Amino acid sequence: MWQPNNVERERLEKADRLRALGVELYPARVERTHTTQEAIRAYEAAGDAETVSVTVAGRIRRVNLKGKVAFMHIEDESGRLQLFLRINELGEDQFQLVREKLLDVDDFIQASGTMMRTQAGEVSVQPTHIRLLAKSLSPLPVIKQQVKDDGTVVEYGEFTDKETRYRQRYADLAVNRDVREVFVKRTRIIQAMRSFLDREGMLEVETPILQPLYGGAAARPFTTHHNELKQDLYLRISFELYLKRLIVGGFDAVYEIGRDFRNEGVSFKHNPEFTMMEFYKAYIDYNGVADIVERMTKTICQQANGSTTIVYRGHTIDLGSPWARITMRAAIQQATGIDYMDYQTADTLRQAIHERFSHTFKPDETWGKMVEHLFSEHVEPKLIQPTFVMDYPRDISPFAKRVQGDDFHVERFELYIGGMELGNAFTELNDPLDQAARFEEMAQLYRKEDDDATPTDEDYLRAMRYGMPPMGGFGMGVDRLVILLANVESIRDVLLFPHMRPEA
RNA sequence: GGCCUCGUAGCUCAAUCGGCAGAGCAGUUGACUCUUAAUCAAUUGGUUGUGGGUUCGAGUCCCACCGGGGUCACCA
Repeated sequence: MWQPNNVERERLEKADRLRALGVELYPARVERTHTTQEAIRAYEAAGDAETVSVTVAGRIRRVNLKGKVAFMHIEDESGRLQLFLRINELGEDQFQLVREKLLDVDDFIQASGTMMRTQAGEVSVQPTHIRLLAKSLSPLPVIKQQVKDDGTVVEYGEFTDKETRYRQRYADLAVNRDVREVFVKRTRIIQAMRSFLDREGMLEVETPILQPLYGGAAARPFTTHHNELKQDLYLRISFELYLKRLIVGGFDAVYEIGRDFRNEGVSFKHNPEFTMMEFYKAYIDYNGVADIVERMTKTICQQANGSTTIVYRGHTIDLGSPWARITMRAAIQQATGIDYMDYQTADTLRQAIHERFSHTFKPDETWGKMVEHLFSEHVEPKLIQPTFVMDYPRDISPFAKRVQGDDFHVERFELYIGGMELGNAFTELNDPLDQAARFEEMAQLYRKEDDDATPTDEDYLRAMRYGMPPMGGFGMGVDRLVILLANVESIRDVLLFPHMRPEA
């Protein structure tokens, strides 16, 4: 329930006074002819000789009342524009709205008049008519701007409280222009990604978000229920198994950009719902996938940032040069001195890690998870420049094809940039009997952790039995790519409405 | 979920050893017909996240809870 504070009570009173004057507070019609920046360009293009008449609209961001004259800045998405309001041009009645401060900073108004330049040199509108478009009842945080001679803008006053900014993103966006720019960049990144994949000849598809069985990743799902069908359903944790079914169906290459849901912890790089891109392409292996991913990421970066060199958390990262490829085994050996192939059972590896780092695992930890631990602890944070880490332990990769003549590894890579995992790829397992055995193996390994196992998907196995061509596949955390290219701290800074606990 | 840390006016922040809750911005009133962080004068605004406790006295110390941030666990 809204409890108006002092400022809000003032504004409610002003709203009453405006209504008493016959002013409509929330009219439906607007007569805008120019955005603020179009108006400025039209004036500058015309030269001082011509009269340029405009009607502009926007939010009042500054009022400077000087007796019988007033200056206002209004702002629309394109930028700010000054209104030079004079009692002579506006007339007593309209100027009264300004002089009695019935129009507040934060209100939306429209102004009609001719373009001119003030004595101080600022291109402005000199209105003969103004009209309220929407009354603001609650004040936005106050930010004042000083435009320096060199054009840089210094801001005084801040709106920095993270909790309020995330909960009230509308206020954050209205006040903090750089926040708007992050989300424009996010959209550009996704557009660039989509058009790249289209040009590669891949078909964009949509697969179920509500799934009778979840799979394709190791994560706990959100569960829901269809009342009429009396059916439990899961929100998808990945698109993988549906997209590969489509390759069975005869598409050579498909991709999807959409939302995944994982019922896990929240952190600077984890949100319960997040945006994923996955593609699958027949007749290539994971080396072919890596080539596509490298070209794609370079193209996206060039289009979104105008360069393939980025700065992230103080690191200068060069995405333009050819990317490093290293096996997981070599990477771990370099970083820790441990060649895990010297310890081919869970017990021996556990002991080796304990001796070297005195780290203790759960008693039933698998060999692959321990290898993964070594990697994420000792290698991952150091992978600042773009790096493909190739060939992962088999027991943590149930959908990847074995490395020929190697019982321990599968053809899988992950992409690391800025010490952060951005993507995951396989030469996809297409042998239905091997796949069935892997499901069984996963069920054995993870039996104890009730809901963490990858459930056997019989329909997926049926699809594979019809014949699945050799293919490579890839998945990328889109939010993380945006974090990287926008150089922001947290996934919450690239989600318009990040997940928060309930207020109050 | 464990641990650490923060929560004071609409926003950004003060408040000494536990001793009268304050400032700037904005808001209100007044002055000003080319200002631009406008200026000048006066002025309103607080259940200090919530609930307990210790104390003559709590924004400050203790406990619990709520919310944020960080970190570990879980997890890409």
